[in-house]
Amino acid sequence: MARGEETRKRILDVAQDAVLAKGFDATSIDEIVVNAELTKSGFFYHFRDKNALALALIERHIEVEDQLFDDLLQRAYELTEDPLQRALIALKLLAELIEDMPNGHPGCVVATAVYQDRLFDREVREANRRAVLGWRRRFRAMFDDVVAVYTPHDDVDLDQLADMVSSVIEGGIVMARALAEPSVTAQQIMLLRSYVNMLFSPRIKLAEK
Amino acid sequence: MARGEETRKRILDVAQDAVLAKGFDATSIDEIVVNAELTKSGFFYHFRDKNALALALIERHIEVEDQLFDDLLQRAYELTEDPLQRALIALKLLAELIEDMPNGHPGCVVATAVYQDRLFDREVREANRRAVLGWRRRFRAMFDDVVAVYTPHDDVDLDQLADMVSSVIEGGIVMARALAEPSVTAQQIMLLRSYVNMLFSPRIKLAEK
DNA sequence: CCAAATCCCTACTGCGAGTACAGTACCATC
DNA sequence: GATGGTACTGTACTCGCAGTAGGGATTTGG
Repeated sequence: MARGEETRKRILDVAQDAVLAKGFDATSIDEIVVNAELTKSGFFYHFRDKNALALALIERHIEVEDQLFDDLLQRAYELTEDPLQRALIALKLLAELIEDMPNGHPGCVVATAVYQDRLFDREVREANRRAVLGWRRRFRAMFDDVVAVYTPHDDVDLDQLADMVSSVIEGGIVMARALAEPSVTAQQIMLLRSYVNMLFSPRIKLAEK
Repeated sequence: MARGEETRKRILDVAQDAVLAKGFDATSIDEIVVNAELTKSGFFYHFRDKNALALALIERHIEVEDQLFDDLLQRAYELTEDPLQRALIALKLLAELIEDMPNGHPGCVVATAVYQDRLFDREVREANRRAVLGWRRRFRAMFDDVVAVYTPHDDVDLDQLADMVSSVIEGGIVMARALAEPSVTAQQIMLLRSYVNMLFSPRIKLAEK
């Protein structure tokens, strides 16, 4: 790794720790440069402004998260051949993953950006949008596989269902933080799993109302 | 209304408009006092600091939102006697309510506070927590009525299910903003409605897998 | 009429983002 | 071994915003 590349990474690492612990606003550049052991000028050499730092953090975070999702789906695929079971396993794994995070999920960066519109510019919002669309695509594919074999018992749009995974995660994070009960997020995911199960699991027929 | 009371309300009104439009951080006190037609000293006479303003805004917002939920549940109760139908109608009304909001839900204040921990102190977080617990209690009561008549087809915790309403709303708002697709929130609520329906609607029995 | 309550006015501190710009250390290339 | 690019350091600013300090004015209720 080139010298500059290394410093840039050091800045991002230091910044990420601080941001996850205290929020983006609360993290000052002065503080970052102290911990990253360089000067303010050095910081601005690498990042045009705080926006550029946010963008880099988000992009890096999205990459990591995408990899995480991929691994998770990959594992679910290895564990069974049944597409519904794969989906259910994936959701279970997801819940466990989030459950295991020490003080709850560190707070999805996407949501952080969403709720601080002023701070971030078009580029950041675009990166955000792409990330969410990526999740949609991923989970949509998972559900596509399911409907190829199982008939849903309700007329749901698969894109919307795929979005529900992200939606429940994001909402679960907000709830967990608001309630100061870290386990809430995983619980909510398990409820979504219950829905998916109920939606696709075969049964004889509905009773008349 | 006393004179001071009136000024205080004027400040809150002006601040609320600005905050919903641009976010809390982006709204400066200088700007508020100009639009509210008073001086900085006048502002600080009414609010100790910006935190106190946030607290007042949140408390007022929670009151309005609680009233909204009450009205909504009240209407659902008037429309039918069946507790499941009441729940389904309530969720449908909720989706419509959010759908009708011009540029999507103005962004739930609770979530805003959650994602800017630095800014807000213990009091604000406590108010937040109380609000969320209030929603839980409300929707929990709704589902309690349902299980008194209908047997759920999956072993779900009713508090968690009640939380799912809030969770899906909050997550839906995040998704709507991230995707710049305001309709997403209402769609997600309708998916939750589909789950509730599927969870409680009577049917003959599940087929064996 | 008097004393709170409700402001106004001016001036100031302190912090953080960002700018300007000159100078430096190191490394590769010709 | 001179040249030039990359990656910084150091100093010294500006500007916007939160919050403070303190005196003065006005309005209102008892």
